[in-house]
Amino acid sequence: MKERKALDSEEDINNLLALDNQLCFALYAVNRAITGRYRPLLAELDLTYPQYLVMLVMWEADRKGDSPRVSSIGERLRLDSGTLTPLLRRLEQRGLLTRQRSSEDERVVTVALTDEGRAMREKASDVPLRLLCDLGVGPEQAVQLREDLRDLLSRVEGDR
Amino acid sequence: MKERKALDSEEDINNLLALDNQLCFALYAVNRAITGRYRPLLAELDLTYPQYLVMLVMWEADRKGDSPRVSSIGERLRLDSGTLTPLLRRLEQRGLLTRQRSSEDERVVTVALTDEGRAMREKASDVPLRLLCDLGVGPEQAVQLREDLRDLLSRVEGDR
DNA sequence: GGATAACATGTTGTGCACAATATAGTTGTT
DNA sequence: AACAACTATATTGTGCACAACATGTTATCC
Repeated sequence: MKERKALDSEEDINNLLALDNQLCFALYAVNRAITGRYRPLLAELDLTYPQYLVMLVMWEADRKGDSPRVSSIGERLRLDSGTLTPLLRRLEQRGLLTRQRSSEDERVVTVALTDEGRAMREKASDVPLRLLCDLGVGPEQAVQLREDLRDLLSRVEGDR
Repeated sequence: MKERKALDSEEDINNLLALDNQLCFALYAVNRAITGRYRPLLAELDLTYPQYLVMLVMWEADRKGDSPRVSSIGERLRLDSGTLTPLLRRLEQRGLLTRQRSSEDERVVTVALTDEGRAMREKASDVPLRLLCDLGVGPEQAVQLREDLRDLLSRVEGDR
């Protein structure tokens, strides 16, 4: 038999590494699994999940008559220009939106939907329901989890 | 005033798109926020988060005297060879582990820790606690959320 | 009004994530 | 033995994600 004390602290480390694995890894794995579930639905629109998120922001802004700047989109989605610039460029090349540098402030690039981008909104409107059905998660459970995640997000982002 | 009916269905679509945004987007955003929290801690070990996950699996296997094959690691982390092969190659180049093709079955590549890789475990042992403190999440809350996420994961992965 | 700081976006480089395909080895059937 | 089916890993290509740096712009302080 081994010593009791040394074994315990070893076990503690094992448990911590395992717990940690399961807490943050669960998040990591679920996130990839869910974007995997989106993939076939979004493939019908020829969009990736991050592209879909950008389109959601754009549809929302467009309804208010806004043409958001790149930084606004980044703020909303917590993505930086290194991610957004090439992503927006691809959507622009496909004719879903336009990017235009402001004449007032040359640093600013405003993004606007084209008619084609606006039209895609209808084709995308059934994605959320189809996904929720696909997941087999009840609405109240979904809301609860979303609240927990939002709470966690504010904690994680809170004190920098 | 606009028609009641048309406005309602428009609002429904808006709500769905917004709810969807918030549920799955919350997961997406929290995941990135948390790996961002890991980043400075893991930078001390010169590891990325996926590399850290692989090392966790390796430390766990090593304790049992195992030298897992690439596919076992991938199964555990839900990652495929396109992700793991270059990642493992980088860890091998740094001398943390070895990759060896099995002589019994030449298709199989087994991965084993080096002494250096084994030694890193101690330096990494305080990462989980430091992260939990950093997040400001209580243990019982963490356990609850982990359970919810594991439940969700089994749902999402369940029926393919 | 000229240095300087703060700002908005873009560029470059590294490292995942994953689909599609390739390669090579193994097993089973005839 | 020959061949097909299957398996394990590697390779290639596209698209994020983010850090570090570059470029040009505006504002501010003196």
